[in-house]
Amino acid sequence: MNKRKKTSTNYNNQVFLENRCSLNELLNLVSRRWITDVLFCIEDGSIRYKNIKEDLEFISDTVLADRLRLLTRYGLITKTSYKETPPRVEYSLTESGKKLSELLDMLCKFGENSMQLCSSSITIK
Amino acid sequence: MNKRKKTSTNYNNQVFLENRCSLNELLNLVSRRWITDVLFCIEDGSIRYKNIKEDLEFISDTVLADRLRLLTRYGLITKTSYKETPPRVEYSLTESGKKLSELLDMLCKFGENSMQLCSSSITIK
DNA sequence: TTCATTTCTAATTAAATAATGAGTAACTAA
DNA sequence: TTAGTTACTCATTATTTAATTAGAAATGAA
Repeated sequence: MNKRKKTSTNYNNQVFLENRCSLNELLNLVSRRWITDVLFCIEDGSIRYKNIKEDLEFISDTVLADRLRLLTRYGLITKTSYKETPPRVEYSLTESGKKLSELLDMLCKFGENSMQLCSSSITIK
Repeated sequence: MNKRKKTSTNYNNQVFLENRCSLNELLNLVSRRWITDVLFCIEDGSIRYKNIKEDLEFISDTVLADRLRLLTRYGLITKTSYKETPPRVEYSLTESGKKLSELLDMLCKFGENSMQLCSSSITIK
């Protein structure tokens, strides 16, 4: 994945919003495609790269690797590597990850019960 | 804003994820830039287009108009237009919007207390 | 020796999203 | 009659994000 340009309005606005309210930073992480699904997969016992890939049928390697990296960096999951061949790597939720998962469940229920979701992908305009 | 291409993997994956878990649809809405800020502005009493624009210093007309349209379409805010000149339009949160705002507050607190947010904008890789 | 396995990375291309800049309607005040 | 106000829309461009394709390291099995 490529670097961001740090001299654009786009970038400045993101920084502005993150400083304004940290929710923006959290949402910015949590809304990346596949990321909550990866988190839930691990919570549900698909703790290896390959398992997650099987569960999430269409996820690409690039994105899966990236999402695992992000979740790890933000302290939501931990990674354990065993020195075997072929490699074995296992992931699990941290306390923080479990807490987030609960909050996301609440959001999910809200979506199902209290909102008219328009079904399949917002068409702007 | 332009139309989406409906024959891409990108689009198909989004539909796949939305069908898998409605959280994805909700996040897809709620994570658009400025949208939660617009919601909170209205909740805090900036109920007119112009007020919101002043509060959110750097938001563009295109995006603000779009976010108001989305929030309205998803039943999170209501719009009241008065036939005056210059036009007067007022927005307010629906019950659903208030509920969402509460959930977002919880998420925000989680972010502040239980997570090491890396501060200002994720640099992937 | 060649192939397969797992967990990735790197470079490129495609698509989505946000920003920019201009313009509109309908009236009012100067 | 001209300028000013509010709440927008439209077309274009810039930027970000996701997908595609290829490949690598480290070993064991055939």
